Amino acid sequence: MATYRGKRKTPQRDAVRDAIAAAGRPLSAEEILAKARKEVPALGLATVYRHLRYLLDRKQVVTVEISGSTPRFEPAQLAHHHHFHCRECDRVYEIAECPFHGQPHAPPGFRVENHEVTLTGICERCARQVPGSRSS
Amino acid sequence: MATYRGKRKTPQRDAVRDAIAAAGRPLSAEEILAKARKEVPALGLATVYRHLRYLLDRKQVVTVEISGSTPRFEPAQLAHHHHFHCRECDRVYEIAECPFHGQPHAPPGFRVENHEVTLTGICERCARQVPGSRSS
DNA sequence: ATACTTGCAAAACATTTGCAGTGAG
DNA sequence: CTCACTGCAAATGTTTTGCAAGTAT
Repeated sequence: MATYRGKRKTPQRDAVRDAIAAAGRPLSAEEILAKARKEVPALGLATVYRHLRYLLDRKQVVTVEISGSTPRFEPAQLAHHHHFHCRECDRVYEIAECPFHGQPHAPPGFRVENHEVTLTGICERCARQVPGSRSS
Repeated sequence: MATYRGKRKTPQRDAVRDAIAAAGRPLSAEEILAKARKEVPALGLATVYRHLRYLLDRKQVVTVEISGSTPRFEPAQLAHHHHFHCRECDRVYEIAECPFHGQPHAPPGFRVENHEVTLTGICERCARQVPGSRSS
């Protein structure tokens, strides 16, 4: 396979990178495709994934896993933060606070390199609404 | 489709339930299949998924989502704990310690109902091995 | 020109469902 | 006997790869 090497500057690359950077929230692959197609209409989903993998390898983008949904992607250089997942509207929010001060604890011999915290519940927006009413 | 209803006691059901209960760590569907096949060799993966869905619906089992890997399943009635994901062998371990003392912080108006903490790194077992080697 | 990138289609995976045969009650 | 449950294969839905054509340098 002609592996993606990132040696050239192309409109597709910029479109994918910009889509992720411009959104104020983590996007799914399909959402990135939709946004990037405003710049490059012929863009294919495979190309989005290729750039995604490249950006993940270079640690310019990180994956945000959401229970029961497809992965989302966000810029990696954001300040350290965690996520809040609203079970009502399915939105994911950034949470600035980190419960760890220093390295998280693990059993003897385990080397901790990273940590992820996800809070689940009802977001401020949904908390104000009548249960059962519409959302978006 | 003949939906699974849980009305009958079968060896397959016991094998799946026991595999999850006996493992001291969350198992993937394939891991459950492998373990349960020691009891029921002809067991099919589809049946594992059917029982999994049933057990999840009944809240006897919970899903543990891991970034960059397939979901794992563990008994629902375990004491509060978190997880460690080894990036080398892909195993998931239980971590007893919780960084939160009291309710986690969230922006005003947000109602936190649950939280999840996942540490990533190298497990004790893999840390002892030559880098690049494999196990399971 | 060279060889990296792209889009499309097909392949890979993980999970779900259709079906007809099996077996629990 | 019934009909829930099972295994297999086919269907889904998502992500990856092969390839020939397009293009940045």
